[in-house]
Amino acid sequence: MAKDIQEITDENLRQFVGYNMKRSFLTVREDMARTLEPFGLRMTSFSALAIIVENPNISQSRLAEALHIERSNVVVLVDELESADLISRNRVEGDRRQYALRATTHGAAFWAEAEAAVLAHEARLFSGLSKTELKTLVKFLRSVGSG
Amino acid sequence: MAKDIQEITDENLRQFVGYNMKRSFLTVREDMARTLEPFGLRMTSFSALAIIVENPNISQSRLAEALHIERSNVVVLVDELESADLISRNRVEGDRRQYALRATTHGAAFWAEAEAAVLAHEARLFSGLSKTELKTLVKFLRSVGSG
DNA sequence: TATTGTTATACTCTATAACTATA
DNA sequence: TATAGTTATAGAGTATAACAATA
Repeated sequence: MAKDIQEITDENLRQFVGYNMKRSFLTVREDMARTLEPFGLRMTSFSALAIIVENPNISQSRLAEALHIERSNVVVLVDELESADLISRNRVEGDRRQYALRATTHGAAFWAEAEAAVLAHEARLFSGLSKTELKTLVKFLRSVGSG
Repeated sequence: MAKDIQEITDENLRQFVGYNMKRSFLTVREDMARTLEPFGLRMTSFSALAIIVENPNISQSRLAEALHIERSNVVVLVDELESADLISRNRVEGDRRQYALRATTHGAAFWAEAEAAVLAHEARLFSGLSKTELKTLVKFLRSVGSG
């Protein structure tokens, strides 16, 4: 008796660009999580650290906008990074409501390490594409929704 | 007194292809959710219906594999689609453990409608890219992780 | 023993609402 | 009145573990 292996196909979904984006993004995210785990970072905390390093004295509200998440969720995020001594909450003269977030010396160095790890992770993951093709991919991705 | 608008940048993150993928995927997902809402479908139920239409008599376990989710979550998903009379659970002769999932007549027609709506949504969202560019984008996306 | 479907549960991510302290 | 930060809570989405029926 022949083993009836019915091959499952997903052509109905593959016709959609969004489905292909989802599949490949999930692949990237999975590998990314593995890459960041040794650093004790999740994708969002990595992103937050990146933004703070690049924009010293940013407030939590502005950070929320940059990350496209709610202010309320930034609180926990900043708590984490502060506990790990990667960033500090500093008072702002002239406005006692907000904090000025800054990376600590350790945080800046730590960021550089994580950055290098993620670059290595991407080099591995996108090794099927040339430098030029990667630039094209990013250009195409950035055009989404600007119709 | 000049209003000190400090422009927030994200170059640290933009250098990563994964970040660009995430941003554009989130844009697509948001628009996709709006497109499917009138149909009473979420992205996952839409995908499940797509797979079942394309692969009649697929089992729940095989569906779980195709969707890259756990069998346990497929149960609820299939419950939903069955309640909406879009698919049916049918017994398999020779193996009373599994179900053979099939789209109902209504389900098949409903799928065609949803498919058309999503195609229109994608045409709008990716209007910044030509047909050729879209093919290239998909090709690049599918190459991810195959290094 | 292994597989299919099932239930219950937990964890992550994110959003909403209401509060406080400042402005 | 409006803004910054905070707390509590709720809703998705998904994963894990244990189980009954069947192979």
